[in-house]
Amino acid sequence: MSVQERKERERAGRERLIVATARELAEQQGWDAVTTRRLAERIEYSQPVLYSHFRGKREIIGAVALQGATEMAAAMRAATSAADGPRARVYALARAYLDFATRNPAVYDALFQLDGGLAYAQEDTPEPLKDAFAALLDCLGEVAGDGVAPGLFTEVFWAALHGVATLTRSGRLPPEETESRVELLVGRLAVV
Amino acid sequence: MSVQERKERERAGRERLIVATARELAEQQGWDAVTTRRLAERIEYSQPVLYSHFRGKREIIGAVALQGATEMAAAMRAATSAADGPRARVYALARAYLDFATRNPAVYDALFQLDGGLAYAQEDTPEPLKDAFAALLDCLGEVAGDGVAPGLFTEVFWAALHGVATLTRSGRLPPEETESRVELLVGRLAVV
DNA sequence: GATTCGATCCTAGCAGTGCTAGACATGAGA
DNA sequence: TCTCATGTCTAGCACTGCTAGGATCGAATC
Repeated sequence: MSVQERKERERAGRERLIVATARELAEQQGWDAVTTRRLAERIEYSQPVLYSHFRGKREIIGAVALQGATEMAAAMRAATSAADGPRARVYALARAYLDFATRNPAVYDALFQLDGGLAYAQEDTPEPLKDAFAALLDCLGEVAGDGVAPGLFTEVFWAALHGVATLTRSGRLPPEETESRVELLVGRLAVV
Repeated sequence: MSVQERKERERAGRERLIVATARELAEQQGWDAVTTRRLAERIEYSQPVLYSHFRGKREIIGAVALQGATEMAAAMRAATSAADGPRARVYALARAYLDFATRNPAVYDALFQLDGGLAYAQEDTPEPLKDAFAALLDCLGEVAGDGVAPGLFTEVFWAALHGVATLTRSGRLPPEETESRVELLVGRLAVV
């Protein structure tokens, strides 16, 4: 059985290599540059090997998205746990969110702009995505205010952050005033 | 000179046809289906004709975006002018915005998601885009509150609407509660 | 140790994409 | 009527995601 186990290990390792390489290439040159040929060349295998791991390019994007969701959730939890009081936590959360989007634009795209074939906001939503939303919810639920469902409040706050992140990165909002926007957003939306 | 004038008229007409056809095709089957071949076939000309009007597909997307910006600005102005009081106007604006995004998803994408080669938030920003932002500003400037720059407030409110619009349409937010989200957004952000 | 045979991988190719060079026709002005 | 510029099309380039089918390699059997 050890032969088969070794093969499975190698296979799993190659799959990680594919995801890591796709992510790296996407961060370096954008998702448009992530073609199956270039990706295959970088991992030093032929194109069809990719298809023995993933159904297609979409699933590769999805795999990067799941990896990113886990990291993003961790980043947000780390940021909020280091802050004192609900308001400070919300600030830390918002900054961590936008910071992650700025530092990992390709991963952010895989998560929230591209089609990675993942289910969102449903029962069969993958655990990493649920956990990332939970990280938002844990912090934002504190400041939803009376009579407002924490889930709904989280969705709205998240949507606002997402809007700021995407419009800024696509050059539709000048990046200089991001800090002021966050202050306005937190100041008005959060109830302390 | 009348011959030349006639030719220019015909040329302008054909350009309108290209833009209208691209928009129609995009609304029917999505922007991925708008290929230069299909577009050329629909307007009953060969592909290179497209390139005598536009530098490439990107510019065609940009042309659709400009057309859409004009319509969107008009829709928002019509909605706000029919409402009484600042708060009612903001509600009407938000609903008109999301309504436009829902009814014209391809145009909305051309405006705010795809790259149409247009300059945003700059001096050389095309007039229709400036006007659409002005339509937002005219309404939202009323409820920015003391000490908050109307421009900044408008950007933040716009970003929130954009987030709700895009996350909902890509299936990342359940569409049922859009109305509650708008109420929360207006209730907390607008100062009356 | 030789031989089968299945898993694994690669070469080559399909139908499609955006875009363009160069041949061709058409019609306005001399 | 002839010339020639303008406008249009055919054909092709280099690329895309994806796949069929042949070659190869190594594990298990005799």
